[in-house]
Amino acid sequence: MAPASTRPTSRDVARAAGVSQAAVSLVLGDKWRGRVSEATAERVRRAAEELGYRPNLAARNLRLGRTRTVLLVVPALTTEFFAGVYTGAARVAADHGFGVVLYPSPEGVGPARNPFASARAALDGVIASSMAADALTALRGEQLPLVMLDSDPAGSLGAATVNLDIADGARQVAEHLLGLGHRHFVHLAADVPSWTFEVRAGALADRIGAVPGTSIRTARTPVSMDGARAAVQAALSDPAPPRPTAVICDDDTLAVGAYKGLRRLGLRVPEDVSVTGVDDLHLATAVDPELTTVHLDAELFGERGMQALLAVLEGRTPEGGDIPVHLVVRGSTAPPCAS
Amino acid sequence: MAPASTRPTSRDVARAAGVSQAAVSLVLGDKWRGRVSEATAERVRRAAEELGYRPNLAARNLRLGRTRTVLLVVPALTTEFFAGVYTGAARVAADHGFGVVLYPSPEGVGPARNPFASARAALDGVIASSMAADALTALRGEQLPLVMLDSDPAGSLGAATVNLDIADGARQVAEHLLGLGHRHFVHLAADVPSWTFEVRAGALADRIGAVPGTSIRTARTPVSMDGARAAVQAALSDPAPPRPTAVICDDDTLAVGAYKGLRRLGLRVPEDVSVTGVDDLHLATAVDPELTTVHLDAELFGERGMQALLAVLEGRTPEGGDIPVHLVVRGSTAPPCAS
DNA sequence: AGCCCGACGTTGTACGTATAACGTGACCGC
DNA sequence: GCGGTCACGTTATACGTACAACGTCGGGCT
Repeated sequence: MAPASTRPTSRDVARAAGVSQAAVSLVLGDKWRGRVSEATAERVRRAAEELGYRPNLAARNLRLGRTRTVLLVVPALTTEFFAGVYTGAARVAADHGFGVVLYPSPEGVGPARNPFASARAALDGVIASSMAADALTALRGEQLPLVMLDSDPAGSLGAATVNLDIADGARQVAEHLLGLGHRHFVHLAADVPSWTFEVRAGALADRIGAVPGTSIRTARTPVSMDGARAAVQAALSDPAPPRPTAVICDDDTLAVGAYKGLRRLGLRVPEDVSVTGVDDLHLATAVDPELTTVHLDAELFGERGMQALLAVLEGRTPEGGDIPVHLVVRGSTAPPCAS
Repeated sequence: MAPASTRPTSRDVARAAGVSQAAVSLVLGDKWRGRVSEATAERVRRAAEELGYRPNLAARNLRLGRTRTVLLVVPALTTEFFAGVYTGAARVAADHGFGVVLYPSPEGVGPARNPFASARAALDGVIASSMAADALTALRGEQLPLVMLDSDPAGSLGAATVNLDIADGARQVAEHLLGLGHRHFVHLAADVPSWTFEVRAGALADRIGAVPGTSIRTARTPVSMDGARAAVQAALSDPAPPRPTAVICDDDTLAVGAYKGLRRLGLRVPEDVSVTGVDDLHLATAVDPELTTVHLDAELFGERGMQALLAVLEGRTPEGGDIPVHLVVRGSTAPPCAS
């Protein structure tokens, strides 16, 4: 018995099967047709099985000069949304023999750690959410193929982008609420710098501003349920007419915060005030009334991101086109009561 | 100008700085004290900076025979809970110069993919949730240091385990509800085989069974909000006395499903029926009334898991002891009404 | 007989890094 | 003036793999 403290290598397998290391590599790499007899191949496979041989990935990666591993940078993992993005990306990756490593950029203020220090795996490319802003600086300098999620195509300096059709989502929300008869709105806006949020604000302003006699005021809030609650309480208790009858929120979590704020003000949803969100998380159907929200297909988002990266890696041009989104109408929106 | 299509290596840096490759390695590896002059070291650092040199991790891993990378196997990432576990584990890992790679075992029935095919990074060890049952079989055969999360210590065949004190959580729930005056319970139980759920069921039966005149019936449900809704509707519409006044759920998502089921039956929470959950997700404070639930510290769970793995890697014995949990009493529990 | 060719493997090498082992002057003490 | 020590590097090697290039041997063709 050997020390066995270390894992068997292809050379150990070779010795056990009575062949050379190269033969082992050929057989296990499925490149042996016409070069090794079936009998020998079988002997090699048997030996590998018995020794419990696993190829050393570090060595393989070094030899091949590629790792088939990709990094996904997201703002935080605690959100259902980015979990979905990961799932989609990982699925496509697996179909192509790739793996996905995750770098959730640390929440809160703290100094941004280097994603590549954390993801010690050697990488072939990177997919990054534009929301993980602090991690993005670290991406400069790395000369890696890069795909950006939800990022300004003009500002991404050549990196491929995959975007949700955020503007269209905003238009659908505006359309829906205007159609119900609403004229005065609060936009509960996430107070983080992001192209996505700018696009949404712009689209809302455009669509609603096109209708005479409307108003829209913006309430900024930190991205938390409690922050949203407070912001909505503040915005709705402003006595200056006209009183808003609908709160358009930048995501579902904020919308649920809005529920709470409205409840404290003694306002009912949707009778007194309609509320909309964006994301369509599980949360949206957990609350009462269920939330009217823009459904984003997070997994498709991840899939498209990975496909784009694969395209870049293969020297192809990723296909463009924003990912469509659609409004899901539930119980949180209704015509404004005549008051 | 070289082709530049490939990334610079330490040898390129050496050439640029007019030193040997070894010197580069020493300087950048911070092992140069007393071996290289400050001036030369600075020249090397400068050259590395200018060329944008990044060490090839595959080569480093091969050379060092270790990767400082660890795999975290979880049942699914779409849950806030395991996102928290990851965050905690990654934090501790980073503090020790380790990285964490994630393997979310695919949801639903599909054939279990091999986690190690997906996580192509070379690994030093594995942390696995016992809930990712289908992936566990793949762990056998790999001779990797292993830590199991929430797993029967007796059944783990020597692998280290880190567990939440599930039984104590169940006792706290029972205590609380009994104290309020409840005597007849429904246990809304996740219908997946898991040691965790067995422990909880056992603890509930023990604690409640110790009080005379009590009853507890088990309603099994798939792990989904809608499944829970249906199961609760079925269980509570059973006319056979005694009518249960409290629903104890295996997690928060199920509890919210229970809310919906009760609402459809025209029963109010908590006036007619009390409801409790487990996990204390954001969801718990998003619903109305807010949910009384057992708070699990997911991040601490992840941290302890990683610490245990580090201990194993260093040949130490991981410290034992379950992670304490505590009941958070909110609006979903109240004394039963006298009817 | 001489030649070639296919079947079956083997030898050798490179990937990029970390580090053990080995110079090589210069300077110092005696 | 000679051994010794220090400061400053360099040379050489190994990690485990994949694959290009090179045998070797027996048989069939001319």
